[in-house]
Amino acid sequence: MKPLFHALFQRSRYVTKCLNDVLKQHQLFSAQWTIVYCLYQRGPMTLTQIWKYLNIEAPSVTRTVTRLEALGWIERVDGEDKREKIITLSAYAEEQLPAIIKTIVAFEEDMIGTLTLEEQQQLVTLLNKMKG
Amino acid sequence: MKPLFHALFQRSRYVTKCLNDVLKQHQLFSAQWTIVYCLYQRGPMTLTQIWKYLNIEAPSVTRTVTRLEALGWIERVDGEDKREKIITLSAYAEEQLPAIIKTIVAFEEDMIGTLTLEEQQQLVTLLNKMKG
DNA sequence: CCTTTTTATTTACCTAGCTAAATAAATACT
DNA sequence: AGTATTTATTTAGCTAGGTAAATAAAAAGG
Repeated sequence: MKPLFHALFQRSRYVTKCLNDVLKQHQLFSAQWTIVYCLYQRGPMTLTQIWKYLNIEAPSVTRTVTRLEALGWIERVDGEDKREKIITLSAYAEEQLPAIIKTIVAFEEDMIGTLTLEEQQQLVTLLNKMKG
Repeated sequence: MKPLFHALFQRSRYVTKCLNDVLKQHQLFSAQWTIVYCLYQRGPMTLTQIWKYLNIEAPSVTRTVTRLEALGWIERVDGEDKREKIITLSAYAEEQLPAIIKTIVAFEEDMIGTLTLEEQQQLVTLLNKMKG
């Protein structure tokens, strides 16, 4: 196993671990936050739009959305096409969001470590240069 | 959420997905392979040595090792210190390994895409420059 | 020597990916 | 119009990461 893959997996695990840690104060888990933020940025979306955008399989999104609904962060509304459900942020979510974003910004600052802006861009470029 | 983190998570998910796909022909999952390869490179190890080396929490390793044992890839032996269990590859594993390594080498070649050797090293360097 | 503390492993339970298959509504075909 | 196919979502069940707490053996301290 090349060091590259080891480093990639390890880094990803470590970052989600830390992310979960800071999100604890807002009673959120990383995957839940990803969806909440997605809805915040792009407005109401169907489940399919979410999983295609986030590049996660549909059943994973269904489960997390179900939890977010139970916790009062989002609402499911039937679409005009009655197959699809439109998912929207709740008033509660909108209210909490500024504080959470503040937490996330600080977290990212911290996590980026000593990487310069240029290096960050380079890292993204290199990651995207892999196959897929 | 900065693009960097999005790219990191997505890439990590994608690579494990593909890895699981190619490992299917050897009846292995990615996490199982990680442990088998670790034992192949470093010889028999205790559970603690494994999780400290791989930077994964002990219970995760315990579970995967239990599965590997059930599937006949490894064996658990009591250590001199009777708290610790020493984990060794089975004859079956040793026999299968060359073919699997061949698969993995091809997989990595493919996955690296158009990254030059220098870029690969740079990628590792940048990943390790993040906090932690 | 006996009690306390540390250390190695495991158990129980949570979130979070995945695939395969079920369901239900919309669309296409004849 | 009636059947077949596609599409959106969900359900069931797998691997795999995590934490918190239980267990059992070893080491340390009085």
